[in-house]
Amino acid sequence: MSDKTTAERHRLPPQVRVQQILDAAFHVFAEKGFVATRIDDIASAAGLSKGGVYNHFSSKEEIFSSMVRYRVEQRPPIEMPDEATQITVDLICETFVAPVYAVFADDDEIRLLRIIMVEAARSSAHPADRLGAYSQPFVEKLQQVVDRGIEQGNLKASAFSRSVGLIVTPALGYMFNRLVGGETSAAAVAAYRAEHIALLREVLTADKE
Amino acid sequence: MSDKTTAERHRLPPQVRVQQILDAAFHVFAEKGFVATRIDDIASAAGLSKGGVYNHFSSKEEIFSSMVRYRVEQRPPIEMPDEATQITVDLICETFVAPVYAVFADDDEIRLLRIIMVEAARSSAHPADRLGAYSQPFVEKLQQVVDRGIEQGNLKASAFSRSVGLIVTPALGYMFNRLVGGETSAAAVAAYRAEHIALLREVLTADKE
Amino acid sequence: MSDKTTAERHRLPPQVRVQQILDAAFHVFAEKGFVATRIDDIASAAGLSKGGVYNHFSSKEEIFSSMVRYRVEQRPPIEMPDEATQITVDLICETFVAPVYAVFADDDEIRLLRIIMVEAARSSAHPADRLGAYSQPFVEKLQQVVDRGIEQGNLKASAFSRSVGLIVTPALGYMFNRLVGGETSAAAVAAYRAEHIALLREVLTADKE
Amino acid sequence: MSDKTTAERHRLPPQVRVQQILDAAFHVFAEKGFVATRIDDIASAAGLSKGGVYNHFSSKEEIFSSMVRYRVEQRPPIEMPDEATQITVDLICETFVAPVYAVFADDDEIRLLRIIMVEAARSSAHPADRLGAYSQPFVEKLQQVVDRGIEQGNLKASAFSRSVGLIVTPALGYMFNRLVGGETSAAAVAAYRAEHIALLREVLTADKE
DNA sequence: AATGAATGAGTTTTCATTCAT
DNA sequence: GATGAATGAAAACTCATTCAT
Repeated sequence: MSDKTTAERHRLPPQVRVQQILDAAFHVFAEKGFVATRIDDIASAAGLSKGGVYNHFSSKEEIFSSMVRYRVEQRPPIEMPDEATQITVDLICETFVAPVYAVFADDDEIRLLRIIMVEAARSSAHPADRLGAYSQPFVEKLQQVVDRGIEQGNLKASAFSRSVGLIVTPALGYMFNRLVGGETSAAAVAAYRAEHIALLREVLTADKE
Repeated sequence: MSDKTTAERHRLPPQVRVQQILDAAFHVFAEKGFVATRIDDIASAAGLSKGGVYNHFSSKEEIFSSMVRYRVEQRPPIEMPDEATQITVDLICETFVAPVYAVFADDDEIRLLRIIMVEAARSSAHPADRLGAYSQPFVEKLQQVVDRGIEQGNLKASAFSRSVGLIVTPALGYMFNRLVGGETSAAAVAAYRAEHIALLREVLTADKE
Repeated sequence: MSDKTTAERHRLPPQVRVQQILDAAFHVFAEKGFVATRIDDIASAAGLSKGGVYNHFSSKEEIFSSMVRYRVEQRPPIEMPDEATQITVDLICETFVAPVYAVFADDDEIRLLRIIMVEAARSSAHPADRLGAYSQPFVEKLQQVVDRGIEQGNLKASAFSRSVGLIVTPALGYMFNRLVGGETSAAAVAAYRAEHIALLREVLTADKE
Repeated sequence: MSDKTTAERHRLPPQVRVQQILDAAFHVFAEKGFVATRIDDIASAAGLSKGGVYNHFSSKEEIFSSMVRYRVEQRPPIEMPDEATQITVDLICETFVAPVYAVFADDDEIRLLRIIMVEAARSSAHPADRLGAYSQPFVEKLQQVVDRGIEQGNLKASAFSRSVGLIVTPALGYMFNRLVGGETSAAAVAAYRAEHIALLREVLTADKE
């Protein structure tokens, strides 16, 4: 008689539930780190009970790695400019440098980075792999674009073109500061970034005559 | 691993014990992070019983913060070059860039960084302050040296001299890789660093004629 | 001692469990005092695991104070005699004196008293408040009854009627003996109580002529 | 050379040390109860280190029982009135009732009582024996005095003279209140005590004609 | 005698995981 | 699927007692 009355509360489609849990897990893991996070925290952040979480994941570890995968896969890939486009320093800044600053400006992303770094030390470095899976294509694309810029005569060969990773490393100064908990004013960041771009311009711009 | 277990024991002067404990604590915290570290681990790594540790520190939290302070204060400060010395790119590389790579090459330092990050997320960023206490003087000294190099006519004004922090940021690429758990061959690091130095040379060396 | 260990188990409704725990807690606290009581003792006396106890209470302190409240609230209030009833010394003995002896005859009550005393010394006297909440109405009712007895011409004004608390104080001699661990034969107690009643009769009975 | 320089600090005669320790122990036990008291507390209250205490006592238990013995033996015995003295209610109040109120008014005595009561439950009731050793002679003396008063024609036979313990029981109301942590104004106590004495006067005074 | 570092057993509390409902 | 009670294995912290100095 009263068989399904209390049972069917909040029965959501599995995929929705899983996403809710992963979202909740991200925030909690980000705030507390892996060990300090309790399943209860994740559950209640997802509007669920502990047991409910275990209906979708079989362990804390699995929640964690699923969450990292989900988050990283979420990120939109860099779009390569058209073959015809003229590659200038400005274009590189917009396409490759700006997204990096945007990532580091995002509190959630910083937290995710922190977690990945710390958990890279624990367990067998799975989460870091995910990150490599994202950054490698980034560097490869950047290399292609820079090379094309040189062919087009817009850019000049330099340490930056030989080792394109260097192009974005100044942004890591910002990242580092964020990771370590430093407070920086928006103005300071903007100034720093302006110098970064000035540097790229100095070094990469082809001498036109 | 446990090579001091049977060695020196019993009734050490407190200062010695405290240092032993802090050293042990560093390694254990570095390996496991704050939450996963058990006092027992620290104790046995210090060749002591759990209770013995509590004779010198009153909580895990206190051990942790003492350890961070101790570690950071431990680090030797950068030595400023003589007034008379000619400031060249090479000298800057040796005095300012090389130590940064050395720090990031050190597994212990990477672990300490990781710890500082998590704790920045946990408590209200205390350990990060310590870090700022170290890096600020570094940047100030670097600024002075670069300015002097320009006065001497050895260096050229550029984004690097206006924002000297940029000079070392490429090393953060290496740090990032290390933090994220990436394995890099010594050769790859050397190559990366060579490009870093090449960049500095390109941008900073004054045009002599 | 452990006769419910294998009996009812698993998944009891919380209210039932809570009562079981409070009952168990009472006996253990009563026997050992607050500090010497281990949660394990309470748990196994309640036929539960340590962790199970923490599902219902968040600390030893909370178990303790809940238990005291529960115990004191448990006690049945004194029932006032009918308006019409003739108030005699005998009636007072039955209604007010006998229950006091009954309380002090109960080992559990003596233990509860002991606990309340220590805790009065420890924290800031909370459990004692509970006790006052019980004894105040008792005295007030006694006062009303005695006054009525005098109006009715059955009782005589005296120190006992002006300060009705005195009426029961001889029972405290018994209580004191019990608290202090003295062993007294049932006969001795009966004799003592008879003298107590004799005294009340001597002093309170109205001179009829 | 510097052999006895730091050694001989505060070397006191043993009896003095022992008394200092027992005094300290009393206050600490009184405040915290047996289990919650730490040897360290006693030691530092006695101006000594833990090890120092163990030079005079071999265990916490021994300190406790020595302390109780010492305290109880300290108390001055009741002095019997001269054979020739007229025994009146006033004299009984002064000689037997007043000291009881004095004891219960003393915070230290209340604490000692509490300890004895609680510890009577723990271990094999040793401390309570000490108390009996004190109260028995008290009652015996009171009996003799009352009997003498009746012979002298000053006092009247009554429940009080048959069971002299009853004479002081009203004071236990005050004691009970104190034990249980109740706060009572000096005025309230005085009033209560006046009623107590009034009662004694009513019941014990011989009808003179 | 005095000190206080060291020990280790004992206690509270936490939490991932299981499972009856 | 969802719930939350139950479990049990940790882990932080305490403290009587010992003992080198």
